[in-house]
Amino acid sequence: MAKLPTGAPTLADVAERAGVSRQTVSNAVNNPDLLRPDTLARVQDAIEDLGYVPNRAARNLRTRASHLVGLRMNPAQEFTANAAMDRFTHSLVETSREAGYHVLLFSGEPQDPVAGYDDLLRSTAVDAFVVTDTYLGNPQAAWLRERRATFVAFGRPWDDPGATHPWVDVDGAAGTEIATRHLIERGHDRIAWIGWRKDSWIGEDRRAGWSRTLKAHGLSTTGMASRVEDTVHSGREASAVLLDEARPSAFVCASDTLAMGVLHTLAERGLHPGRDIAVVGFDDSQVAQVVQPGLTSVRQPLELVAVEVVKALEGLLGAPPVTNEGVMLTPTLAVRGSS
Amino acid sequence: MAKLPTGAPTLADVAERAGVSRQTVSNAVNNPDLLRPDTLARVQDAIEDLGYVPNRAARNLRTRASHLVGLRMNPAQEFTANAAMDRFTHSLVETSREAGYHVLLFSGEPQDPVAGYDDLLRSTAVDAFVVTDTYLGNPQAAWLRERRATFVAFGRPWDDPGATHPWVDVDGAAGTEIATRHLIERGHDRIAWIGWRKDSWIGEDRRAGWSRTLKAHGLSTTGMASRVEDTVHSGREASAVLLDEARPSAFVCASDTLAMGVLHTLAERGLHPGRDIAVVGFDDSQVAQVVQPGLTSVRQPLELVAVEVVKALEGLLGAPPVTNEGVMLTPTLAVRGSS
DNA sequence: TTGAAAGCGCTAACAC
DNA sequence: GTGTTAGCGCTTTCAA
Repeated sequence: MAKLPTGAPTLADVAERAGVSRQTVSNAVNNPDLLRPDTLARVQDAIEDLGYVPNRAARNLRTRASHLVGLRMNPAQEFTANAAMDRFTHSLVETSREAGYHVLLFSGEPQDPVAGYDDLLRSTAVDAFVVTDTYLGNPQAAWLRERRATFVAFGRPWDDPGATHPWVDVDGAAGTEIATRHLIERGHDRIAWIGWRKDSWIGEDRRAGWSRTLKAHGLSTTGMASRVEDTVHSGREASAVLLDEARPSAFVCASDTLAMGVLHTLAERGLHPGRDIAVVGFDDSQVAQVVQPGLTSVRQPLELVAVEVVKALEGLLGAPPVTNEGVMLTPTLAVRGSS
Repeated sequence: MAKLPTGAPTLADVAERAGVSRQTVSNAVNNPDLLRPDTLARVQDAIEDLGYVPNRAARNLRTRASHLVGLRMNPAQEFTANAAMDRFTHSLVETSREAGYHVLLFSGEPQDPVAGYDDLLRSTAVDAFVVTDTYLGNPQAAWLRERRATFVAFGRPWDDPGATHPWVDVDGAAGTEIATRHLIERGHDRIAWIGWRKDSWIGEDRRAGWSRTLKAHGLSTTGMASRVEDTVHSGREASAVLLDEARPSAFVCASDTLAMGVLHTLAERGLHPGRDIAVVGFDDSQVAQVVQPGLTSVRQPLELVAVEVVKALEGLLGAPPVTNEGVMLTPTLAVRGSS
């Protein structure tokens, strides 16, 4: 009582108070079933009284684990993609907590896909990484693998389908397929596509869902597709051209950003989304939710992605390590006024 | 060459290779100017050769510092506020890195403002916190202060103006004042306000900027204000009522969400934002940027907030600790088609 | 079931 | 300027 805690109480303080050795306190915390019930109770009381919490640094040093998962924030990606990543980050933090992990955020030169990883890895600051920027292929994956780093990718290994690291991804083609079928069921048979440039794997994937669904229904894709930059302006121009040349009654877009461009074109022409022309976006961003009359949009199940990522992480970090290779999740469609 | 590193190289490995003591290597890393140039060069070569990076856990244990800053993610706040927080988080990560800190994300029961802080604090997992949810008053601040925790608040101590902890905030009233003046300069003299319920300090602050500016210009605020929930629907209803009863030619809103509601009402009535009725939002969200014809909006300088927060953090964590009490930043106005 | 000894990798304090 | 000693708080042997 006399001794005011100089800093936080340590294992030794608890041991003294409970009249046991330090080791016994350690066991009480980490392997409680090793203790006799009455000893355990006594130690737990002492822990309670002193407000003892194990020092992380000491524990980390000893166990060579930090219970931290590194996540790199990409300074600025595509517009809606960024918002989606933030949503994923929220989910990841939540899910990680339940698994006893915290998320360490870091950043690095956007140019260098590997910046920031190295230091954290070598200084053993994190136990594992969650890699999210595989949209540009995944040099990080190969790089991390080479260094025997533990990681899970959100995003499949586009450029190397034979890669053996664990990943979780959302099936973009399935998403646009759902969107396209939704439109076909609504009676549309001239459904246009506005997507990204051909060098985007994700973009080509999403496009494939649209085209294969049209073909499966015996509908033509000829002249119905456009590949542009991911900006509102591009979506607007592309939709104007398509409306003039192909006369579609509906648009499926690779992003909400492009879909907003379509809505602009419709507004200019006095056409009403949902009534005259249907529009579907991708990512279910805030924009989709608040714009008039609501933008139907493909929604990635990012909460589930986080759950699967953490599950994979736990497998990798467990003893013995368990690797489950790839998990593909299916998106849903948030139907709103625009379709 | 023969000895493949069993795990990472340590200080001792470098010392041996460079033919110096461990302490000298430590100095080479942390106080290079203590060494003779040639010794330093030799040690640095060895570090380079071995790819040595100091082990964080060991360093943390010894120095009682983690170089980690804790940031709690609020599961779900008001709609646009969440996006703003994400933007702040990005800036904070970036700025922290430059100061040698990483950001540790955690979460906690939304109900309990103090959840999650305690464990990180006592386990010395973080050196400091950045507290962002002061919009509900700041029980955390008092709580953290009591526990002698180091922290900086983003958000002033609304419920306790005498609080002495460091904080950084954006002057919401100044923001709406800029917005209102902008409208007055554009020739508007009937400017309505749509804001939040009276129990929101932030909301009242933003409202004050509007009302004081009108008064300063001899314009009336009577019947021109509405206090509602922060939803698109509420903004829409409130603006409809105001249009009918007060005939404003412009709206200033406490959020982009409310402003979107106004845009919906205008669309319903065939009125054109910017041409017939001006609208200004708050937070410069993505929505403001992509909606037709662009929503003029007050933009918080979150990058600067992050810089000031980190500056304050560095002060607090320095030796000796330096406390600079409060920093107030002024927002800017992103002018777009709606005004 | 509990305790004693050793050491994770680093740096603060001091001696040389 | 450089080396030696000690110890941060914890957990992993292993012995009692």
